Amino acid sequence: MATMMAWGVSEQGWRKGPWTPEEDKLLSEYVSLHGEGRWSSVARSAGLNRSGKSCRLRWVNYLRPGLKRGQLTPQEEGIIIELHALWGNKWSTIARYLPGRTDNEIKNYWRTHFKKKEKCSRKHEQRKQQIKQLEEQQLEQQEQQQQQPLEHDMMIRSVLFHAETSTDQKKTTEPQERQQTAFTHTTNYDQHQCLPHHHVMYQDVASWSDTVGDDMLWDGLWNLDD
DNA sequence: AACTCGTCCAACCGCAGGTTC
DNA sequence: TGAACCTGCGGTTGGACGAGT
Repeated sequence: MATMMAWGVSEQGWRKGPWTPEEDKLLSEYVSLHGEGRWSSVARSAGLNRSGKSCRLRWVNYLRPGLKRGQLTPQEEGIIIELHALWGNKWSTIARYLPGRTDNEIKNYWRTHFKKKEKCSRKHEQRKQQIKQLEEQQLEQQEQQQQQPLEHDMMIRSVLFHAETSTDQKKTTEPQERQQTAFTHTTNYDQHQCLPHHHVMYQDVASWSDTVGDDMLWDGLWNLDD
């Protein structure tokens, strides 16, 4: 991949660009012997002509034992969506709740899907325009809608309610407890009958998205971010 | 077959906060 | 106490690759 990239040498003389298998081997051996940390000395002591930062990044994102490779599962996607709604771009924090996944991986995943948001937002704007144009014609209908809120609004409110409650839990619980509640409190929502689909979010986000539509899923979350 | 587009992934950079001396 | 260094985080970049046209 990066073979075509114009990688070279930094001002400090460190090698840059893709890691070779030999470098990986050197780094892995050194860390397994001496442990993580002191990355600057790792770079020197392991015989790697790499910056400490580069060594750390390579270890954390690629060489560290227990890393999962491959696509994120729907469950993991659900957790990411949920935690991002709570904490925003705190990738490292989110990554702690996904064993074997790195912040970089999660960040990359979100970024890929962020583009989806932009598209959805544009669609949403178009919809708003259309709604504006039809506003006068729909006055009577709007009165009806006020009595029976749109499913979309219900969705957003439910997610907001969910986030608020989760945030409260976050304030009062330890990380491990939080992790547990993150998986269990959906049941509470079923009890509240706030969001009939909600448990699906954890089981199969993709299918949920299919059910409610991308716009609905993403628009709701983005509003939450705002 | 060639091109475009979207996604995935690895790696770099700058910054902020922590630690050491 | 403050400067220098280290570490970790979030943002960004850009090549590879597959799917669609």
